[in-house]
Amino acid sequence: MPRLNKAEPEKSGREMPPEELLQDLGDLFKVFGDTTRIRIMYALYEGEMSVCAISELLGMTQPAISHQLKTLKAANLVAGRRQGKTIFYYLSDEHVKSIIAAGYEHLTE
Amino acid sequence: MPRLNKAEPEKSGREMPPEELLQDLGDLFKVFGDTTRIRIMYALYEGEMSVCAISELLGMTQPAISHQLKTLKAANLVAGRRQGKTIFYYLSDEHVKSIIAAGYEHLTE
DNA sequence: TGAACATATGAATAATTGTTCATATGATAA
DNA sequence: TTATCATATGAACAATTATTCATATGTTCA
Repeated sequence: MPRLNKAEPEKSGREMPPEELLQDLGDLFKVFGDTTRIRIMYALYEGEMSVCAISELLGMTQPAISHQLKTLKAANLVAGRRQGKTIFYYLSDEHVKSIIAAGYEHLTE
Repeated sequence: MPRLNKAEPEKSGREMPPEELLQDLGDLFKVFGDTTRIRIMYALYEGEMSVCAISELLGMTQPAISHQLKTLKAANLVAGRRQGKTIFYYLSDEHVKSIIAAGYEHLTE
């Protein structure tokens, strides 16, 4: 395992941010790197939706959506609000939109 | 396969962008979703570097770096400039920085 | 031309991950 | 409580992917 940011600098003299941050960044983008999760986030763009409604909209099984919502929730990208039997999920903050927007701009130049 | 954006709207009445765009977005973020590629992009943040220099900086084999550079190049995130035997890679545009910055902000809130 | 260096490529392996199926948990209403 | 609806979870399978090793391509210099 390479260790950057160590006492002795690399030959290039270039500094790197802490490995942990780079790892976290990779993990975060990994969450965005799946079409199903992107579609879920897009679905929640306009407002909260229940798990059932999302699975119907995307034409996928409920467990598949639940698994992905769990991943999104662990990354603090969505949150859930319980109302009786159903749970409504929504984007947890504006970062989701700005990250997707940044990617969108790259694609459309 | 679910088809959104079709003639008959979903029951929720919610519209989705073209599937192809969502796919492209997922593919783009997938490229950012790997620690090695993130580290390469960070290394190039300050300026161009040769393949050899990158592999030394990251403590990884040259073929491993070449494979990842190919992925980054295919996504138009880096580009190469040949000078004699060596090829210097650099970030191809500012989008790389803005995407990483957007992710960074989410992590550090 | 041939040797040496830098980078790219292909095949194989190992690890990660998304989906499905079956089932469990939790909440509501009768 | 029992039945029903909504969601979560766990195991298994299939598919994707990052890395390594060996080798090929391409460039420079003698």
